Amino acid sequence: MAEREVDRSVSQTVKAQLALREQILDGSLRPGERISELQAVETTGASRTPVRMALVRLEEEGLLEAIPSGGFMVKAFSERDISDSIELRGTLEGLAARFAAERGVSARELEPLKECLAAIDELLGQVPISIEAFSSYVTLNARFHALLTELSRSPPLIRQIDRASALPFASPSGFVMAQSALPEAQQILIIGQEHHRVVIDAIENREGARAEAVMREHARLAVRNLRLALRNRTHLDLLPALALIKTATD
Amino acid sequence: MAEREVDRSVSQTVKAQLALREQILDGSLRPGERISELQAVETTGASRTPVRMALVRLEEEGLLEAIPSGGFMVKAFSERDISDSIELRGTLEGLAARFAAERGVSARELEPLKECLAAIDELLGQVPISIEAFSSYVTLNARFHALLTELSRSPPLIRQIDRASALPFASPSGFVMAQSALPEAQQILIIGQEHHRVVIDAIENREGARAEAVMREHARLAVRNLRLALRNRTHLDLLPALALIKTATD
DNA sequence: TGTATGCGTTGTGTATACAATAGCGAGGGC
DNA sequence: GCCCTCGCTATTGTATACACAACGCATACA
Repeated sequence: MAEREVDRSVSQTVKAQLALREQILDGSLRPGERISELQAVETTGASRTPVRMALVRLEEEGLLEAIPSGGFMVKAFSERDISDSIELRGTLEGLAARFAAERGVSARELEPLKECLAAIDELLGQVPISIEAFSSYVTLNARFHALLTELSRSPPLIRQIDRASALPFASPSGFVMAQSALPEAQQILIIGQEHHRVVIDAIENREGARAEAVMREHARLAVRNLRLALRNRTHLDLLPALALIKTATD
Repeated sequence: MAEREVDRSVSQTVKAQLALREQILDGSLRPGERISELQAVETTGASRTPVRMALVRLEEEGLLEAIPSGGFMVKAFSERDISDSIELRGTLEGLAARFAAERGVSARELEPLKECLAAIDELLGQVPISIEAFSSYVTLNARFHALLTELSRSPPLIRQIDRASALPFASPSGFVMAQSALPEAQQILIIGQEHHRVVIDAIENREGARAEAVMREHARLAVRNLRLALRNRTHLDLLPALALIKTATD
């Protein structure tokens, strides 16, 4: 094992996990395909033990599925799986928003959320929105959702939301990507931003039910738009991990 | 490795996982305690590789926590963590009930649920309820919740609910155990059964919102009762994995 | 020609050896 | 007397060897 380049800065397990996830998400490994440990060892540069650990973690994350006779395969998702995952995430975020509202949040904690809001407002002011601005939007939106989740101050809930976001199409970025595929994309982003504004307002005024409702509506909007986008498959290459969608009737 | 008794019927990994989970839940390993691989190797009878796999899985399950410098420790939960986990589970089950109601369920699919219902009715008819009957109740209740979850026909949601139930105090049995610690236990079980009846009725009549609401109320009831039970710590030894609760002010 | 059986190959499950790191204790210097 | 540093030990991270099981192919027999 002389010539193998070993990067000691990160653990082999983490390195293998990242490499494999990337391979899955970029479509190098097709859904349903069996993932061979030896092959993974070659492509990741780690040895079998860390590769196996990475495979177990990716299974728990939901990207892989255990094969009864042994080994793992890339999981395949139906369109319904994806919309359910988005709605699921929305429901959890709704609960997070309600917790935040009911338990109370200081002005200081809300500040970064408001900064996000303002930054997004500025981006959305541009008509039409530039590619760079859109990219910034994706980042800011993810940040907003993460901060909102944190506001719940509930480690079990935060953990569960993180898990629900592991599936790329169910992550906040996935929301946006799906919506961006539609012609009326900018209008949709503006409505989403309105939701963001309402949830902050509801939390500030300690209106738990309203905070929860708006987050759920936020997700339902994303589901509706994803359905539309999947009908007329335009620009869907923007949607990460589209490769994971079972080409249903194929 | 001649004298080590090896059971080939189940994998060493699974065996180690079960053994370690039991050790954690029965309190042999205290919350916050570092769990040594070598020690686990001795107590489980498996070797280090399967033990490590089991540790990773238990971490993903939420029973263990990774230590930054390496290794794992038993996770500790606050009272709030526990009530949040129960509410979280109730929210997910509410979503499952709504999915079932909105998507429609055949009479044939509802039948096992109704059988559960009837069996529980019979048990609760006894006043006061016997220990054996209570034990049957726990099983039947768990079955009811599992069947209800299945009705959603949503693999991502089912998966998430299963994960949320991995924490023993957040499982349906945990609900019941917590409630049983109170003097008015039987009355509480009867109210819970009423919830079960309502959710079935709502699903049959395709009333999604009502089905969801009653499951959430079901969980909120459990949370309230858990709080009460923790106040007057009577019979709490019935609550599995109570050992995981951080003895907050200790 | 079709089917069944046996052998070979491939790949996972398990065990263990080796390497590296972190934590702790002891000793010496300031 | 206290603190800093060096080294040892214990424990984890990684690599690899070995064993067993499953799948496929080929061959032989019906």
